[in-house]
Amino acid sequence: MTYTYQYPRPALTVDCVVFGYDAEELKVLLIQRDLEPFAGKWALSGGFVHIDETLEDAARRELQEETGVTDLYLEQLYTFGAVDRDPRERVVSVAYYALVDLFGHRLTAASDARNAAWFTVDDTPPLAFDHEHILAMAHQRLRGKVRYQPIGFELLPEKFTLTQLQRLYETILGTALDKRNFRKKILGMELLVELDEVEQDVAHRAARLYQFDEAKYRTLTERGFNFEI
Amino acid sequence: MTYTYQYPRPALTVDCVVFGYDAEELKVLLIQRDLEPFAGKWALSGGFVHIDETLEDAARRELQEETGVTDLYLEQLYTFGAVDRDPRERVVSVAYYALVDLFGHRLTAASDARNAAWFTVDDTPPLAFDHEHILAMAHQRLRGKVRYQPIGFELLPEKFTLTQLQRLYETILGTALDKRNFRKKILGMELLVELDEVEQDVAHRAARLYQFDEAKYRTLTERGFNFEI
DNA sequence: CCAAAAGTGTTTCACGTACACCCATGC
DNA sequence: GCATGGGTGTACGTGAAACACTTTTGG
Repeated sequence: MTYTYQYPRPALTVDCVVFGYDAEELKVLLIQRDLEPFAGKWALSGGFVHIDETLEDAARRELQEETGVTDLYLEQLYTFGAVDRDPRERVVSVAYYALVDLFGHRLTAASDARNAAWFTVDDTPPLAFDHEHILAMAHQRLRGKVRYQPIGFELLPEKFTLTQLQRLYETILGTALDKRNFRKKILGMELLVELDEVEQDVAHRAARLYQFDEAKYRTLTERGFNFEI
Repeated sequence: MTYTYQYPRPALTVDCVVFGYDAEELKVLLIQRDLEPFAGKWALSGGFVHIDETLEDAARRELQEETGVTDLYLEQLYTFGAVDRDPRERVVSVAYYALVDLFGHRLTAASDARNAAWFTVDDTPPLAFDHEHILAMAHQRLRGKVRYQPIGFELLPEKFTLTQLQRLYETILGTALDKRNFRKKILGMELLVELDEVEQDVAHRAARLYQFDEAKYRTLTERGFNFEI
């Protein structure tokens, strides 16, 4: 079965930059290609858009197929259309970026089979196609967006300590933050619910656990509240 | 001549939201369609992406062909991929938005021939396809971006008065701004060069003209400066 | 008791905001 | 001379930033 058109059409793909956070570093999920072009090279997860699925559906399907991850934060990043970005033929790619909690989703297991691995964001191997460019743009977008949208929580477990949250912001923003000021600010927004639980199995005083209050955030947003770190 | 592929491919188009500012209102350039589907309806400027041109090239070419405008600020907005957004077949569209100085470019003349017209942004006729959705998103992006990127100047003539600039911001942001505070802030950034010229042909004291210093902005940006209104 | 991280307030300074009058020009 | 918009300074309050010690817990 073939499909014929009056004018040539670019192929359309989605590529996905999956970010994870492992309590120390920001990681990105890469997949080692087994097919040409760029066989053996590392690349972002991605694939062709089916004719009867939306772009976001395509991104989620590819992520599911290649890495086993479902149910994550996903947002469109940019569409890359350089004429020669794929050596075979014209391919336009809609890039997405995703945020996952590395503790919750046990990806590495499901991933090893498909030859996927997590890399520190600013220490990746050379990537196929223009994927280094896409990754750089996704990283920049994350740095920018994390300051005025509460998306950082997507990278943490549901229950987290304030120190974990602070380290996450310090890692993404690349700056040190003052502990007292950070707590004052984040607690002042009243978007975290203080749980009656503390960390387990730590060799020092256990920290209190908190949870992000999604519903309250939506309510406040409707009333003109703006999240900002 | 036809083109055949192993799998069905969506058609790929670009659509462009062109904003202009006429000293009172924010305008958007629309084109009345002469072909089905939606013949007679107003729509954004747009068309198919050629196989050998980038997405931005396609957007500029369509703008040139349909409206005669060249040399404008153009930025990718979002890619729209709903399966049924075009009733004929699957069409994925990469949307751009553009900013033009309505005084400088005499568009209306070149446009009338192609049945194009400027509409007040929040008083447009019903639009074809999902173009109202695209327009809404572009408008929102403009409102957001104008506060932390000096793109407002793209909507004004090269030489402008501070009152013109303030009115522009008031129009886009939808809020009244204090004259003294606005001037203090904008002049404090030292991004405007004060010219030895004043407005002409006004029935009152003529205001001084200023010019945006693009080069200085780039220098400051590299040193970590952040524009903000 | 020691190591390690949790948790907690106050002072200072910069910046945003509110606010009203005189000036220059054209008609 | 009058109507119209141009241009200017100060006082106040809020919020960001700097900064260090005590407490809790496990080993």
